[in-house]
Amino acid sequence: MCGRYALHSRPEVIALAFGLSEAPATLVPRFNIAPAAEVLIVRRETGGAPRPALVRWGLLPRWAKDPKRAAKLNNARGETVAEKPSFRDAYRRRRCLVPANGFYEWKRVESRKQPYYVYPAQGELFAFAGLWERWEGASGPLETCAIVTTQANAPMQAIHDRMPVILAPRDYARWLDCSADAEVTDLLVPCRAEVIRVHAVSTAVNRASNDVRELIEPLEQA
DNA sequence: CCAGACGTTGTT
DNA sequence: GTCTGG
DNA sequence: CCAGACGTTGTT
DNA sequence: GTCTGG
Repeated sequence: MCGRYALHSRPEVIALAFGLSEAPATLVPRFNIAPAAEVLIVRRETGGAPRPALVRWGLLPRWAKDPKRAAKLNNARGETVAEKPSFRDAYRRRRCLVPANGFYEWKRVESRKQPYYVYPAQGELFAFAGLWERWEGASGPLETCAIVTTQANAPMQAIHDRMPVILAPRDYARWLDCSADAEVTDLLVPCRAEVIRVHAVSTAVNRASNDVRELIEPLEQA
């Protein structure tokens, strides 16, 4: 699954990678983004070029009555996203990309949990398949997002059985185009093994308030 | 008809 | 909002 | 995702 | 154990 990630590229690099019509607002480099954080997404509303937006990670369905108590959905299973009441409208009309330099997964080894950092073999940015939603409250709208997950590919399987859907640049436009009822389920598959690299990292990443570049660096092997 | 759920993860 | 269960 | 809290009373 | 906060 995907419960933490990093995004530290400069805004100009992100704008170039995703063909943004405007550069994203100045972003603080983040090495430990956790659910409930404000995160950068790329979306394309009613045609035009892809645009950046900051939304809360943890999708709140439109019909949630009490956003305080409602479950925030960090991930959406690709296998069922088209049918689930919480996701299907967003899946049809509000797809987005979630830029990331890499993500963390924890491997359970007996009673211990070893974190790993997963990052692109080439280039510096992943695009996770995402969904966004807008909840209309008395105090204004609240926009949220979820990251779509799929079965782990071979290298990930050694760590965990799920991973985020990582889209190739050639598929960005098709995922983002929600104007027609285009069929995009074929995109919700594990990426090829060669797309990712993995290394063990310090358990310092466990604490969400730790947010330094060292978190993504490989653990020194004794 | 109304009431209540609506999700993922991991763990057992 | 929409679907399922009672 | 993991870490940390998880409660009431009365008083300041 | 379960929920909330980061």
